[in-house]
Amino acid sequence: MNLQKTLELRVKEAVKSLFDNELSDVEFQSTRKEFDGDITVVVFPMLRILKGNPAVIGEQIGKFLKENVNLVKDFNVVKGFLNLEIDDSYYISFFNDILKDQNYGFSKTVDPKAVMVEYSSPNTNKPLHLGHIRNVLLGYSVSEILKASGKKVYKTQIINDRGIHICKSMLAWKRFGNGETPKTSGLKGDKLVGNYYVEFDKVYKKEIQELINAGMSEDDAKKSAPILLEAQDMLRKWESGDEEVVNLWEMMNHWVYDGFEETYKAIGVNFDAYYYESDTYLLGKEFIAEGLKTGAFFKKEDGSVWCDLTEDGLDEKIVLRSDGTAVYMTQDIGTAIQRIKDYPDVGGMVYTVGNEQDYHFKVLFLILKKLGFDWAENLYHLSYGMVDLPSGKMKSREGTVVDADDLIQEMADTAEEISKELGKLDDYNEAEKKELYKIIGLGALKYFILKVDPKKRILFDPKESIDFQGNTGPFIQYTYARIQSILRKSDSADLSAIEEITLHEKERELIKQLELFPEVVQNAATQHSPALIANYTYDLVKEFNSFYQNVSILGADSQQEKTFRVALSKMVGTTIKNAFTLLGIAVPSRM
RNA sequence: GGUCGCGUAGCUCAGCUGGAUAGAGCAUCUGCCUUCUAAGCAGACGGUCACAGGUUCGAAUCCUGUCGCGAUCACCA
Repeated sequence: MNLQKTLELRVKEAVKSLFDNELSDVEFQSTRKEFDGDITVVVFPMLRILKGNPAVIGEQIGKFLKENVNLVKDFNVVKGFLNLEIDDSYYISFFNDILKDQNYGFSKTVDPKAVMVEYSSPNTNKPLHLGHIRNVLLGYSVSEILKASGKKVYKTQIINDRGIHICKSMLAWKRFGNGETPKTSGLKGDKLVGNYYVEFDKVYKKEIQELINAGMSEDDAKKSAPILLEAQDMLRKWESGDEEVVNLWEMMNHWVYDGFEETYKAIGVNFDAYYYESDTYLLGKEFIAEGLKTGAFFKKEDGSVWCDLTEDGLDEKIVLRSDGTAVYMTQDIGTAIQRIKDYPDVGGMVYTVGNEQDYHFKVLFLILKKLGFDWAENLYHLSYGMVDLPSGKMKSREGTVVDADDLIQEMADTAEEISKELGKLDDYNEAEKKELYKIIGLGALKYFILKVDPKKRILFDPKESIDFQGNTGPFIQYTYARIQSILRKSDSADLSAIEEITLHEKERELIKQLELFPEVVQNAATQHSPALIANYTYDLVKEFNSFYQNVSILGADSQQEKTFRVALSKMVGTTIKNAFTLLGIAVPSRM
């Protein structure tokens, strides 16, 4: 039983004994630094039941606790706040309990119901950019957090491999590519295909201008530019299974997949299952037909099928076109159902998709509920804010995107620069150095993005580099490296339980901070927020650095104290590592 | 216009289901490397929590309205 639960019982006991009254719950908060004490009972809420002066009541309860509860060493009352000082023995025994737990903070049990987390879900006509990075990092991290909280997790994506966008790249390649391939050009496949997407847009813009000059309105010109018509023709051919088009499509898509895989590998994320829109876009239709039978949907005279959501405060939503073809919604309904069929143990899903699609997912979830699936109750749209530049939105056609591969490389380069200046790694060989720069650079980037509340938008200024000092990934990695250095230097890796010891204030604070971790993991899981993990880790690390700088670890007065401090440092290191694992960030043993 | 989200120090962000004098980092300024890694530590400076009402013992937090920013409201995805 944790401290708060124990104290809650005893406070209730105190109230029963002193005032002959029953409290339903007790409100605690950690004691503010400027007051003595470790944990604080807030007396104000009790006044609804107990009449009287809060300071006096606090005084009485404090006295009772001090006399009857061993854990409570002393107390003081400030206004309506009863500050309790907890005996060191509590913290020492707690620390002894977690001392050997390499998986500290992670749930020891696994829920039989699995969760499927979708993230990334790119279009296949252009490379990944900073916006995708946020998506990928969030999705991956939330997956890890859910696992740590005791869920089985499947990571998946839906690859948007069909549609007019890829046809544009295909057409431009066919016209201007001269048979160029990733091999002949040395370009990453996604980059190569992306170049032709840009190429298409150039020609398209030129044609529009020519049409406007010839007297056409802008709207009409946009619709009737020859190259666009040809791309649309290509899409029709693709849909009818034209062999040449389909072959080209397959070839170019595979170039892109290879490129994406390289980027995912560089970022350090992976997937358990892949879904392709070209497979699933027809899937939803049979369920639409079923929904028509059960009355979840209705058909209009023109043959289009709709879902009436007016009772839920929304509009009518189309789920099938009048010509019988699928819309985005159709396919998402199909994909969701298919996933449950493929993975029957899945009891819920998380969709990592930008907040521009809030409405879409609201509707999708409602429709799935209307169709009567029990798992539809456990769908969550992990909606996140856009990553914008000072100039506004990133636009791949206008070349204002921050390319994912470039950014990852730049971060490693910056890490290298800083590292060289500091010159602590002279005995590392080149390969070891490169690996470390990558770890640090990625750490800075990932932390920079994940520490922000997902629903808030991020402003990224390419001119201002991402920090490596202060509340950053490298700062936390650095602390981890320091701890490893201490462990290397301490002769004894003694992890036997500690008994007789008086805790230094910094030591007590550290143990208190460690104690919070499992709960933080659970909160991060229910709130789907890696930011909670990041902020927790920062607080822990700040506390440790203060301890490190103010208390000598290896030079402790007694062997007993030294053993304890080394063990405490090791535990902090383990917790940093575990927390960073949840963020997908590696920790170095030196830096 | 309807709906949703956001608005906290010059900048970037914390602030849990309402609780004590609103906290960090960056930037600026002071100290600290002959002692465990200075990507660090200790400190200073910096706030009308967008604005106005309301709920209550108590509001950055909850409710209403106003303003500002963003997104969305397609037989697009």
